[in-house]
Amino acid sequence: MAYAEVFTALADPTRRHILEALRKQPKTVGELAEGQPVSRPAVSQHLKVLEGARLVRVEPRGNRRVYSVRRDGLDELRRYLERFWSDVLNAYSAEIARRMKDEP
Amino acid sequence: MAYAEVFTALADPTRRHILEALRKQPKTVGELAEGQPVSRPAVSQHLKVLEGARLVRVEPRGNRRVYSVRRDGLDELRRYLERFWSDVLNAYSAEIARRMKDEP
DNA sequence: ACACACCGTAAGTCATCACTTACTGTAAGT
DNA sequence: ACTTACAGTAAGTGATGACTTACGGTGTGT
Repeated sequence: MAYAEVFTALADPTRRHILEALRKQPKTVGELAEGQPVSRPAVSQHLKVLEGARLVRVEPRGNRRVYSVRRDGLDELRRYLERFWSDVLNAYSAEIARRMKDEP
Repeated sequence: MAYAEVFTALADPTRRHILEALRKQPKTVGELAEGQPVSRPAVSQHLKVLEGARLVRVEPRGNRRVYSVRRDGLDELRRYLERFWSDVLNAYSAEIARRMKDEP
């Protein structure tokens, strides 16, 4: 159930903003905090959640810590959505078939 | 920014369970509440959120209210994910191209 | 060695939210 | 008409979570 953490992570607007800031290129915590209306520690805490959801990865580079987007979390989420949606469609077509059988 | 409400809606486990219960076929509020570990009013409140996120629709059928899955919310979310992901890929390939130019 | 910069963690606060019980409204059955 | 069933709303409560300031720890440069 890894998708649960992904949903939780992406439910917060600030975390989405941080993730969107990483879309273009990797950034340090300081750089990320600069673009956000919250304090640097807050950004650190959000990054921890995003990392737990496998949406970002860290690479210590000397003094700094460089964060970048990671694919795994989004893939997890996409798989969940596709599974869910195919279930919906299957149930739908099964319902249609049942009705056509009842009223030909 | 309709996807924001979708993320918020799907962040809660109980709401996901309710939505998954609707996957197979439409159900009334009472039927939904029976399958959940929370009270019926709680389910009603969750359904309100899901409806606001365009993930479910209601159809009053006499005394009952029949809820069913609606496509719009999930589509919104999928569009957001694809847009985000294509941005990531574009940035990535641009980075590759830049490096190949610097070090042929 | 010392000062400074970067960043994670601790502790506390305030708002939000998921849940409960109680109540109200409306349709169905007798 | 009266009762019963279904479901949304109100109000209150407890927990979670997003934020702040303060602090500590590690690496850089002089």
